[in-house]
Amino acid sequence: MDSTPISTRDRILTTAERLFAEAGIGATSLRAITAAANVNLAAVNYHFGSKDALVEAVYRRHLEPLNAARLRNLETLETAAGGQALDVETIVRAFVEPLVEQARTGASGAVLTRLLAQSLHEAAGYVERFYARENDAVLQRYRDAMQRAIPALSPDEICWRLNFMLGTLHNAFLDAGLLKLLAGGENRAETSPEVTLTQLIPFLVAGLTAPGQREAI
Amino acid sequence: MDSTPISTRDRILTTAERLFAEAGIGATSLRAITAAANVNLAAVNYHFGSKDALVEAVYRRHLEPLNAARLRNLETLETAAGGQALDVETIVRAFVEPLVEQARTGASGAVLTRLLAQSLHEAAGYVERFYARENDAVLQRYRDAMQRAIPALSPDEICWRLNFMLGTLHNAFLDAGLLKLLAGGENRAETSPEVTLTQLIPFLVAGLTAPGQREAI
DNA sequence: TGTAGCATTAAACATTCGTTTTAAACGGCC
DNA sequence: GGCCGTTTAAAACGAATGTTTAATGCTACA
Repeated sequence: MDSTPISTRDRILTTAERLFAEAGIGATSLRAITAAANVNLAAVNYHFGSKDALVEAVYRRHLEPLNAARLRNLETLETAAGGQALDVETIVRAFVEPLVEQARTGASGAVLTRLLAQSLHEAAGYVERFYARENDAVLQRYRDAMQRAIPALSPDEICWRLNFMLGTLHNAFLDAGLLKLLAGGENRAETSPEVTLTQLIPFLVAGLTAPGQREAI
Repeated sequence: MDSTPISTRDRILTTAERLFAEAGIGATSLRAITAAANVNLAAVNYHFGSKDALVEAVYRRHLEPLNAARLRNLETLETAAGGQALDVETIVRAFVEPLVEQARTGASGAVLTRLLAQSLHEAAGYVERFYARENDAVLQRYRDAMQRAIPALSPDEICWRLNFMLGTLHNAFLDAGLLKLLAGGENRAETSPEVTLTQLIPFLVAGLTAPGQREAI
């Protein structure tokens, strides 16, 4: 159907990101990728050079627009607010929604959320190695915005809570298994990214705005 | 010094849990374990049967007392309360503190927290396979306690928030790298389990007690 | 003292991994 | 049409993995 048939390189990328998201990076062999993509084994090393470079390419393809969207959201909001501090929920949404958005519109379905969830763990080494700067810049922008939104908290506390938020966020989209375990076999509502987001936002906002150490409650 | 020298089996267990916590299960080979433990390679398969069985033994040794402590804490509190619903913070502390406690008193240092953090990811398959029942029972007890503590939330919302709590909790003890990233190179306070706990409790309690869907705020 | 049973050792096993090599097929351009 | 850079194909390489085997050491008990 495509006028330009999907290139070997793109087929590798798309297949790799799916398998990485499903089984993890270490557990996904180049042979599994190339077999699923109907591509020769050597094509990976030809097009990317190594497995590490393939991992980098996979993450770059997703992290780049994600970080861009997060930064753009924040800047748009801050410009509109004109110097005034943003709402905590607004900041959280600006950070989280690109994740859900890309998961919904992207051709790869909900792959990104699962892929990103692993970026805190197995892929932490990769992401940190060749993507620290961009991630760093975005996180610090959000950190500053959050500091202005909750001036009562110390800078240290802001960092802690953003750290907690990241953990909550990525885990929330990672595993549906825990939810079933918690429900104890009873029928469960759906666990789509949209529903998860609806449940997640109040939790995060409340956690972020909790009283700090120095405050007399 | 020890009257009874540490057995080969225990040396394998202790060394394996340390390496698993440091580098992950998949990235830790039996040869690395046996070399670090000054033990023959075949001893692992002799004493445990397989690497999977070793992983199971490592997790069992920690999950068993952890689950037991969590259950004991909750039952003690509920008995003392005499039918009255517990405080949310009390429930959270009953759940989290055994983690910190064992990390402080255990001979293996802070290994458990990092080990447990991986139980949601790489080790999820292992833990789920041979430890679903015990974990399940404990989680459902806490779910019920939390439902009584926050009756305004629907059962579904309780499950979601406990799920979020677990994600936050395990990630909080997993990586110190993100905190440095967030701080942006500035000097950071310590990230000991105790400090983490101090920062974590208010975040979790506030998130758990956030208004639900049905409530008019 | 001798022997049965458990524990340890060194060596090899079969797979699987990422990577490299060699050759063949394709496609545009002078 | 013939050359050349690009892409694919098949096979092999070396290293590392979990596992097994066969032999040896050791201890306890009769």
